[in-house]
Amino acid sequence: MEIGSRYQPSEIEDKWYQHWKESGYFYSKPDDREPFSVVIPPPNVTGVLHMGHILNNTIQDALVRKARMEGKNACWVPGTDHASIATEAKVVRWLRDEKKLKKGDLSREQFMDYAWQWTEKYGGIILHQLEKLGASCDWKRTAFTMDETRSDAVYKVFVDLFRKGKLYRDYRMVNWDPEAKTVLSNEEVIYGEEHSTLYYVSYPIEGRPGKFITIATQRPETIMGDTAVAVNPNDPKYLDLKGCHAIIPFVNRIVPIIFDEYVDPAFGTGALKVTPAHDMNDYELGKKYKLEVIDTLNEDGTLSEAAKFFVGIDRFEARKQVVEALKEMGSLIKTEDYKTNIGRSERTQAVVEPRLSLQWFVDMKKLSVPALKAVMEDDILFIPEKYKNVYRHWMENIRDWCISRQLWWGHQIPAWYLPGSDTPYVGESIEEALEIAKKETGRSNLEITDLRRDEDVLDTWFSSWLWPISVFDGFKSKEELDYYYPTSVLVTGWDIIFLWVARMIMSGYEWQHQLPFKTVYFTGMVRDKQKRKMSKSLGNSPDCLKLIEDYGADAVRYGILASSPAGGDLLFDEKLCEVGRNFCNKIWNATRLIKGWQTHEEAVITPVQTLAMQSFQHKWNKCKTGFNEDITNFRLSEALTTMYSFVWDDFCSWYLEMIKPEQSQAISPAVLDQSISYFEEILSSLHPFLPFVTEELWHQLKERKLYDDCMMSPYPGAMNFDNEKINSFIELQELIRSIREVRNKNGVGMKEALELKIFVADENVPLFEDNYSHQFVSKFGNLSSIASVTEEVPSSVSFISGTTKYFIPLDIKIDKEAEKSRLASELKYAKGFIESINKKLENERFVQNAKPEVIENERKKLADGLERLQGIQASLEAFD
RNA sequence: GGGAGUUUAGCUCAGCUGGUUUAGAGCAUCUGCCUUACAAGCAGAGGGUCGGCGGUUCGAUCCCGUCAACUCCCACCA
Repeated sequence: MEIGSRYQPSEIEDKWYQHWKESGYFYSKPDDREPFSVVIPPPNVTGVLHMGHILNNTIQDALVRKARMEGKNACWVPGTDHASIATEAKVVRWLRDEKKLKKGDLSREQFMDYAWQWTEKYGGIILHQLEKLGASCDWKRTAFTMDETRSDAVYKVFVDLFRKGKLYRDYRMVNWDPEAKTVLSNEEVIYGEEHSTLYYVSYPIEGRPGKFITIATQRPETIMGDTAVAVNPNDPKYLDLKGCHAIIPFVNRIVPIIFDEYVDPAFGTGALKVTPAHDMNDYELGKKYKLEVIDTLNEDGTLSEAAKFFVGIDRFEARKQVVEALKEMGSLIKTEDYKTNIGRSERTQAVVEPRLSLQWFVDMKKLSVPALKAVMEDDILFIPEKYKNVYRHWMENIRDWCISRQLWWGHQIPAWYLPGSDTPYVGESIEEALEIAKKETGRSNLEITDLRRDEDVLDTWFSSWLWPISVFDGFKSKEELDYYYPTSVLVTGWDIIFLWVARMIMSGYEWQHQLPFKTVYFTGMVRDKQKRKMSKSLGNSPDCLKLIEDYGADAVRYGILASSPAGGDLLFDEKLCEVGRNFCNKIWNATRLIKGWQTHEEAVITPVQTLAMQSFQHKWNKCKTGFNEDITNFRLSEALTTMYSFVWDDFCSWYLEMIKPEQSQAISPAVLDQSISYFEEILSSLHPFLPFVTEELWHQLKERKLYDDCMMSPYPGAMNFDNEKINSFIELQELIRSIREVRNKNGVGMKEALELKIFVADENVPLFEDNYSHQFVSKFGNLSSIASVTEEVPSSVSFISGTTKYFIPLDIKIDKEAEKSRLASELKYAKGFIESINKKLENERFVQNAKPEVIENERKKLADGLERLQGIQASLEAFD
């Protein structure tokens, strides 16, 4: 088949993906091979592919493909996450816009029907997008956190925790999202510095007309909920107020002035209003002094009846109005600009309210013990290691996990109550709960209809934390779990280390008594060139599908892999996709070159071809050894870069150029076969990174039987090599480079086909070792003769390569001054070099303490340096 | 307030736990080439006191201390 000079990814990608799928390569079931299992970090069912997904799925795919090629039983389980808050919000919007329905007008069952409809219609798009990227997932295993198997696991685990006493329901100060109207866990609140105003408000003192105490607050709209004013007992300003009461504006509530060390006398006025219902710290103070808790906010963030004033007005509007009113009353003393950290909901961006409410919590203390140990003792390897610290800090200060959410989309909590009671009866089914209720209450006549189910659903992460177990149906059957669990490696962003990673480790030990994965590879966050996090709102996230369309999936994979090692943030630049595309094109054209060669049995093997094959073997073995080690150590960008330069420079620029037959000449079949088998190995080694182009070229390169695919070819492993051979070849390359530089500098391009003579001041160089080297340098330097000399050659340009001096007589005027100053600077360098080594060698302590091979090497460096120095000096003298 | 990280060429980063010619790559720049695989290319070149200072060491980009700048995480003083 004729192929063009440009690689066209769009023409081949779908073809190969389909082929792989049909071949069944992606599918896995337990057998006697070594397993290599990974789970996908489940993207939101609402999600579309973004750069973060591309990053971590490319890494996973590369690891999985390599394992598969190494003969392991590779199993990559894909799936999606139901993402309760995000999805519910989308469904609500969809109902409003498309169906003209409000959530409030629907029953729970109706709403869930619609939500499933939505999920089936729009959900899981992201999984199809992953196919475009080439992800070799076992699609038959596709899981969803709300499918039957995963839901069963969730209920089982909830019941189990409850029975073990590790789950409880209680009133707590929680983070409330007034927009989603649900509680959030601490990890779902994102703090950021924001501008705010500090209002100074004076409260009258009861029974002492004209006497006031001024407090500072950011949140005047909560004044109606104040039940005390607090000052520091050591603050001289307020000593006279001991035993006094203050009067709260608007509501005229008379509240105590309490004296507590907690108050910082230096902040604001040193006096603090205490609102136990709307501030974590105030709540603690309230408990200590038995203050009344007056909740003045509704669940949607408007002021409640309890506030008595501004009822029904949104908290931020109420703030403005309260401030206006205070001003009119003359109670607003002053305002100050103020910077503070404000917590916002991760999903809705709404400012989070501290709120007292009845919720379900997991007692995390005990769960964290084995999970912390596993990571600190490297049973689970964190890459990069620095996240061990982050993890330890969180684990050691772990707080209970609030798992209930006031939403409908999710797993409804399997707890039931009797009328007028808050005592939960927990079971995997209502029947089970009923039996428990009967037993505990002693009321054997209870009916199912007496039970009322908990309205709330569970935090999405309560299903995600079971993922490595539940994707193998591990809570029901051990068959697959025993084989695939623990999984081999988890690749994910560090931003969900607490939300997901830590909790998976805890659940792994709780239910499997074992780690869920052996290694965690944390990727960085993908940022744009200006270091901004990529986000929809900034519009700085490239359209991933368009990127794949424009450059090809392999190029995008290359671009994202090449841009950063693990852990740190990576600045994504589309330019790197271009580099990747060019690389694909390079190997594409290398294939065209090889395919164009005609073989002939009689064709001679040239000395240069022999040298090429001999030296290449060692260089390739060294390269393989290097990148295999890199991949094993998760240095993927390093591995890819190593391969990139090897393929481009060593293979294309040197090897193929050396093998390439002269114009219209045939090539020996032995040479061609050898070259093709090198190329095949190169394609195999690149396959995990660039699956599509390698598969296509694998088939371009020669006729193949069905299922003889690059994807299933053995992965080239580490091999022995002879460094001496490699180095002597490099010396020849250096010499050629120097000759070309001379040509370039003196305007004697290669193009003129001008053959040059070269004289060598030393016969003991690789150049004279054998005919191969001689021919090689001749050909690549375009030389007519090579001869040795013992004296300076007049009218020539000289240079030193290695430690040997070379002369090239040139038929042009040589700029003597320029040449002299060039030599002078070389002289200076050589002298400095020698001096630095001399300093070491003259130092007795160095000679005594350094390793013998280090000293040996320094001696060689010195000898080489001196030889070069001599050459330079001779040239300089020749000028005089 | 507690903790972590970063600082190497114009840009983005390697340098894998101290010695491999007084530092490497890609991109960008410069020079010369449309040479029959590839201009998405070929052949070359220039460019760095390895953030500052001090210490350990025979020897420091690498280890320790300190200062500076930036980044992030945790906690949440109204």
